[in-house]
Amino acid sequence: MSDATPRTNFIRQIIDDDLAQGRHRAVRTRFPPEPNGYLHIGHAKSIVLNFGIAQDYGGICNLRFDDTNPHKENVEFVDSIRADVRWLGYDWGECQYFASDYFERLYGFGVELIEKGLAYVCDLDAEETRAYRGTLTEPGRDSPYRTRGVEENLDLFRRMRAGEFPDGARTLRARIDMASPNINLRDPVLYRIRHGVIHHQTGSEWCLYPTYDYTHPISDALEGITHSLCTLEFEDHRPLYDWCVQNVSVPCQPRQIEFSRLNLEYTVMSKRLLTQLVEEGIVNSWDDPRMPTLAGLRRRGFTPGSIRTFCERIGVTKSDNLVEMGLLESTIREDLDAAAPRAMAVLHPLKVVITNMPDDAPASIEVRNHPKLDDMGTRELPFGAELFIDRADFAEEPPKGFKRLIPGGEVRLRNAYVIRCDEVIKGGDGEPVELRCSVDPDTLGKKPEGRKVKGVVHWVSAAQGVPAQVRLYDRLFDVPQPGAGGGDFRDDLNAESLRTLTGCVVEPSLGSAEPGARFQFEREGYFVVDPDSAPDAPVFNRTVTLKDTWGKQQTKRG
RNA sequence: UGGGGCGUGGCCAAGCGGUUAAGGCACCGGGUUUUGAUCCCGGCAUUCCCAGGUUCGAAUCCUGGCGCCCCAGCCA
Repeated sequence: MSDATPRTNFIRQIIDDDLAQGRHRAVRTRFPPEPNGYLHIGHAKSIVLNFGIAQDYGGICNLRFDDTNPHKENVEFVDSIRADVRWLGYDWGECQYFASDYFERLYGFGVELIEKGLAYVCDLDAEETRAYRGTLTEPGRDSPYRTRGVEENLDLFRRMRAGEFPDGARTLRARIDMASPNINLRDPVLYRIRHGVIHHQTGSEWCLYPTYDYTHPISDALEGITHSLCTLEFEDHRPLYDWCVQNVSVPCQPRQIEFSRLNLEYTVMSKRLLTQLVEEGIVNSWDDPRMPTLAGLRRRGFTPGSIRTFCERIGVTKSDNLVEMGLLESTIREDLDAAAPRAMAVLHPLKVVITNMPDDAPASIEVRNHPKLDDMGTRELPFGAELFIDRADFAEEPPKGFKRLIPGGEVRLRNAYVIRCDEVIKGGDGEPVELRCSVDPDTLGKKPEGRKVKGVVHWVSAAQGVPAQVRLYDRLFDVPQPGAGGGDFRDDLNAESLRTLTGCVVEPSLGSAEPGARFQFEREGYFVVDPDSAPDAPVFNRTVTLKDTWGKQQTKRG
């Protein structure tokens, strides 16, 4: 597997430089999700980056839960995140942490800042705080509490922790610069009061919670993180990140480096919107195969390797991007083409009756599980006089370029004989219900003589095929960037994003396939056995279609 | 008339003063093929947002424009 795309990116260049300058002897990164939802493919980009760098530099990548806002967080999300990171193929060893592990120390650093005159307790409420902050173009004004004495601040801060004040009554703020052109430096809030919320790790021990801006840099420093990689929207926060790390007694000074977040066509990555999709029942669950979550992609049949490859191929830069679905699809096709056994499955059955079954016709045919890989072995495929082929593989009035079965025409039954369609039997609605065909007995495992038969169709024995359900999952949205016009993202939902086909027929070997097993249904695409599947009634999710040059030609003509 | 970023083919992305401007995806040919798949071979930016300037030489340096993204949560 030679992948010629560069493995380097600007972040690795910075790290190389830091190492060359002797600023660090080893590299340590971290993946710091807030447990307020399931991980999605955008997180995968960050995971592959952070764990990948740690691996390449012989360092360590911590898994740290950024759990400073108990309101939206819970253990289900903690557990799913751990499972998804592991599934993606990464191991944090012993290095799992919670920001809440540091609450006591963080409080101590708050005291330190107060003692240094760098933080104060502010009695402004949320609305007043906003009014004092100024705007993008006007400077803010100093809070009237900004000059409070150290002793009073210490006393008030202690009492905030002790629960003496209601939510919103007071905050601890950094004393920086209310006139800074960077709004994040206008005395940002470091601590707020939250009563009556049970934190999933610390229970009801605290009613005082530190903010992200304060917690993140200090957590990084306490863990010995050398390079703290985050997305572009935190670029403006970097001066505050540095301020925290410089003004508090921590052992090291991590460096924050920002990169652009992933945007994928036809999907949303915002956790707020994904949460809404789940809560409003627009999708069935966080692992609904239409979701861009790792759980959804897994259920959809994506492999961890294909997602890792995708993350490597999109690269890491600071430019805004909108990545085409085709790139994601190409990585899973590439992976599955090499890894998925082939199987036959008819999605829209049309009966074929063979009228001249040769006496020596085998009851079953031994076929390869993969056209190229011998080690994938072979299997026995039941054959018989009554078969199903796909409705789409027969046309009475074929479009130009049609290579499959037509009245009086020939086609190859994949792995079996060449057949000719002698008669079309129609139902009341004029639609074909059965084709009566004859085989050329000389074409089993052999080319027909004196003519070329171009078309090949897949089929399943009518007698021994197993009824199955197939779910076709398509993109959830109709437009590349849902809600881009400013409207509600629900307006852009694709009503056809889930189609369930019943009455499909699959070859018998698939009747006992385990959930999670992946197959290529020849000429139909890659499919995975859904967890909902029962042994006698398998359910398949379509992971991705095969590349379809014929369908593409058709749409061009149409 | 605030601050911080970003602009290289349809998409992603290398490039860091001298290269014929990598590579992947997509696309367009051609070959192999019992999957219209895979695989293989070939094509696909005289030009890097625009305009000036510096230089023997500029995608790379300078100046000035233009466009796009982010920031006014006691969210992360």
